Amino acid sequence: MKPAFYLTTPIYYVNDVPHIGHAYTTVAGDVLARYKRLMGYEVYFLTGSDEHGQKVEKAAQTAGETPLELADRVVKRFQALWERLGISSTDFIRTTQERHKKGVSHIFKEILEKGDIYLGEYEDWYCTPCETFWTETQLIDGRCPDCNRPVEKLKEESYFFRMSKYQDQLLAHIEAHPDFIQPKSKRNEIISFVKEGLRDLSVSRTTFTWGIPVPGNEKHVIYVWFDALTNYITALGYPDETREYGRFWPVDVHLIGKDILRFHAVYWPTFLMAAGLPLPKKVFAHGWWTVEGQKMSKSLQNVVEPNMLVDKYGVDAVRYFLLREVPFGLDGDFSHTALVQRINSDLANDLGNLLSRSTAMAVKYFDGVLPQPAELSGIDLALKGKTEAMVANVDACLDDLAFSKALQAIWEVVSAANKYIDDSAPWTLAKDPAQKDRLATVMYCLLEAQRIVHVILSAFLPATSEKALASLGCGGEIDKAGLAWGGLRAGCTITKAEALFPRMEG
RNA sequence: GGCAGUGUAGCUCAGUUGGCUAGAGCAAGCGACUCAUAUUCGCUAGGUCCGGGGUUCGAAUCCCUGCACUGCCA
Repeated sequence: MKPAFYLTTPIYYVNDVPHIGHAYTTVAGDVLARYKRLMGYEVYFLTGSDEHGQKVEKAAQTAGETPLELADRVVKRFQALWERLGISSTDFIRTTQERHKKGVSHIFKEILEKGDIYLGEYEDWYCTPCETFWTETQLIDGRCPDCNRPVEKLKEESYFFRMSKYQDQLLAHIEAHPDFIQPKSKRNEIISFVKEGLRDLSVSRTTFTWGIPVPGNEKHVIYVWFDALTNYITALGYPDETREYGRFWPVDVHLIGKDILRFHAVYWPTFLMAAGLPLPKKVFAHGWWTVEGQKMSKSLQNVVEPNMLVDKYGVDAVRYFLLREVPFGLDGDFSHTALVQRINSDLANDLGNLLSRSTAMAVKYFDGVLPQPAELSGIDLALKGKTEAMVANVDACLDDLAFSKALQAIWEVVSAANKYIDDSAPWTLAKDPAQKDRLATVMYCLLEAQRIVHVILSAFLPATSEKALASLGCGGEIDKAGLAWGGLRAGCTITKAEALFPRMEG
């Protein structure tokens, strides 16, 4: 039986307009999912939408429709984008689905009966114009810290989750599992946050109704994070003992943005502890994108719209840029010039031109019929060795979610292949009939190295790899065995590749 | 204010437990080739490794201190 691999993106707030940040997490997840499938895993790749809460309720009211009608309408923006970006998710969960509501009610009830959720009173200061609650300590001179207007004290009945009870247990878990929270800098932040002490958490609201009702007390709606986080198990069928749940939980990795780390590294694990369920193996918080050096914000009107990027540059170029430009876990800057730079330098000049010049020679010197290689010489073996080392290296990098490093490792082979051409000078060999065997060997090694490069690149650049492999005469299904040297068969047809990535005006 | 981290070539960054002339990619300059999307290959960088002090035979790498920036918390 295949080994299992489960990974998730956050469920995105349905009312948000999809931007580069959403695309980033999801593309990263897709690369990992495709790579694990290539390596022979049965992959469950979950994404979805968070559809409850006051904002959706209000937006629907404004638009004159029901919250569900609104959600049905706008969720398509995400689904359509994932389609365009080639996202190979296996499931898309919506928090308004029956399977989800059922699971959330169940886990809430379970923790309630255990006594770790209790009814209490929530007392805070409310700024009506800002529609925001503030704690006593957040106030500045007794006024709203945002707008400096007076605030009023609001008391509200609320259910609380006994998070304080799990402080030590959580801390022990984090310390016993160094890779549980990544990257390390974020792990440190969470450790110090937990050490400062966990307070019980309000997990219900009575100020709006668009949500999942608290079991046995319909005045209350379950708080957004309790609702949303639970999607990671309800999608698998929890609380039923489904095949998926048994096979895929606990999750291998939750991919998230750094802004929601606390919810995933503190709230969610303690919810699971209370419910007696296993904890995620890894939570990885990636960085944020600035745009042309500036923070992305609606007011600056510099929000990068992924569909526009795909229109302008193509899917694979966007996927490549997102994962290559910045180490996963750090913040990065998006700019059109940087993207064009990557396209021209890495994709067009290095990768695309390599395939172009190689296949052109195969056609020119051997009529496009791949010749049988003779015995490999020193430089051939060096290229083969580098290619094989790259495959192992990429695997190690992706284990650490080091997408950028993985791509760099692949590009080392691309560079080595370009250099190999110059060193072996096939055009000189072609002039001497006595060198026919040598030329055949060079062509074989050159194309074989690229075949392997494109097999592994199929996780990152699916459309590009498909084209490249087709011109190498080995289209169709690919698997782990395709990463071994020697997959190209003599006699197969090589066709001159079209430019994989046209150069762009900068 | 508390805690954590960062500060290395024009830009983005690597630099294991301190040790040969401090590295890579991109950009820039020069040269070579011609199979290729004028693409590729080779060569070229004299950068106070933030400042100051200290430990050491020897520090970008350890300690102290100052400055700047970032993140988390309050």
